[in-house]
Amino acid sequence: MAPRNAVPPADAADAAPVRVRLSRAAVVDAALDLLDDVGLDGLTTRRLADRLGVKSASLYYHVRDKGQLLDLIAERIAAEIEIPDPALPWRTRLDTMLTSLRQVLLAHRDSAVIMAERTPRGPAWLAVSDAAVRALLDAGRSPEEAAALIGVLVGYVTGYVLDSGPWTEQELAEHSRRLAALPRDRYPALARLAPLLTDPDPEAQFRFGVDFLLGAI
Amino acid sequence: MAPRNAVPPADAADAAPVRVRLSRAAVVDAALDLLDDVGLDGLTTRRLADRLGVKSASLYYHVRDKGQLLDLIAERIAAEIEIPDPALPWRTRLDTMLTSLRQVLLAHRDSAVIMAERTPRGPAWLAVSDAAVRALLDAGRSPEEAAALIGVLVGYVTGYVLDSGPWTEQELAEHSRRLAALPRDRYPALARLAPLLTDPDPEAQFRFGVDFLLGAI
DNA sequence: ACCTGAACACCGTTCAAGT
DNA sequence: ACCTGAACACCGTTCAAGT
Repeated sequence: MAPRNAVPPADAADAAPVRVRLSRAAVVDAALDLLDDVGLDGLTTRRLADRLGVKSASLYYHVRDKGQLLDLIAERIAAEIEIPDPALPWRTRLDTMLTSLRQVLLAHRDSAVIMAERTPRGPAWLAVSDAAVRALLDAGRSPEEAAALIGVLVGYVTGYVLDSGPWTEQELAEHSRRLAALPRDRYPALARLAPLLTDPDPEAQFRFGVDFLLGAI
Repeated sequence: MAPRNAVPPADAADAAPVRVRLSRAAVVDAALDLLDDVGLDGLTTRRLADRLGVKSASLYYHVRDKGQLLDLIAERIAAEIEIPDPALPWRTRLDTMLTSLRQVLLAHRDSAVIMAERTPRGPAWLAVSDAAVRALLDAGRSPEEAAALIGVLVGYVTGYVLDSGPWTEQELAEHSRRLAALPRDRYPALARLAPLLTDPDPEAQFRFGVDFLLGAI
């Protein structure tokens, strides 16, 4: 009296694709996983379908487009940004959010590129924006100023992550060499900075930028 | 005694592809033109080859990769950034460069995305960086500060252009509607700004950001 | 309602071969 | 030295059809 609809026979070569019930959320989750594993270039609808144990055409039942899929990923990423307690001082709040934004962008491969290409428009991002604006207003800036300053702040963080970029060890070494070999007569100012840029300590440089910006507000 | 190797017979349907002698520079020029016409998604090696009146395989004689092609485009774009007379006051110099950077990014379709993905490493971009660093040093900042501040400035401009984005009329209208309909209880701060964000006057907002940053330096 | 089979119109890249 | 023919291994997307 073996159960009728039990798990498939163990001899089946059912390796990776676990086939949960598909849904938009499941698709987006899997897409983000895939992104982290293989990067933006590797994120194809066909590979994603494979992972989900499904044919690529099936995805289009849950998602309009690859474009929309990327939008949804952007929102999912935005949802990971920490939103601080509004009772804290405004500067602490902004600091937390900027640091968290950077953290999140570093945590997900190529996420900075995605966020740069398509500014998220969903509720998660709206919540982040709202908290940031509120902090700026609490800092005593006018609405006009606040509107422009979010651009400055977010622009700084994403810009910064973008060009710390996905550099390999090799590329970094190569970059250092080029900087060191910089013709002093042609790029005098840059050459003076070369030692600094060679060993960047991105953490500290990012902090400096944040402190500079927050100090100026 | 008609010339032997004259132009091909006029009856040939030789419409668009003018077939200059191919070279790396010609390839990059054509690629930038194509980019401006069809955007980053439309910029394919095959279409580019068509434009040049050549088979796509031929491109690989002049360029290693599509990646390298994009790097070269980034450098070509960087070359269009205005580098001001070093005799001018430092603030004017930075202002000119930032404004020019924005102008250039707006002039070439999707160029902000390209610059964001791949920071140019060629001489044109080095020259820009050098001029910027020099201005910062002239402003009295330490080398450490200067190094971090280029990140802030460039990050701001590209970030800003990126999310002013390639919005269509429709998308803008839709965006305004969503902002106006923002649930006041959920996004109180954002809702206060809605009227501002609806009619953005990007020019003025950009100026505000620049003045803010330069003022803080 | 949800998924598949099969196809369409593309991609970037390689490589032997032509001139 | 410079370019082509022809192929390889992919893409995103659609759509009739299955359950």
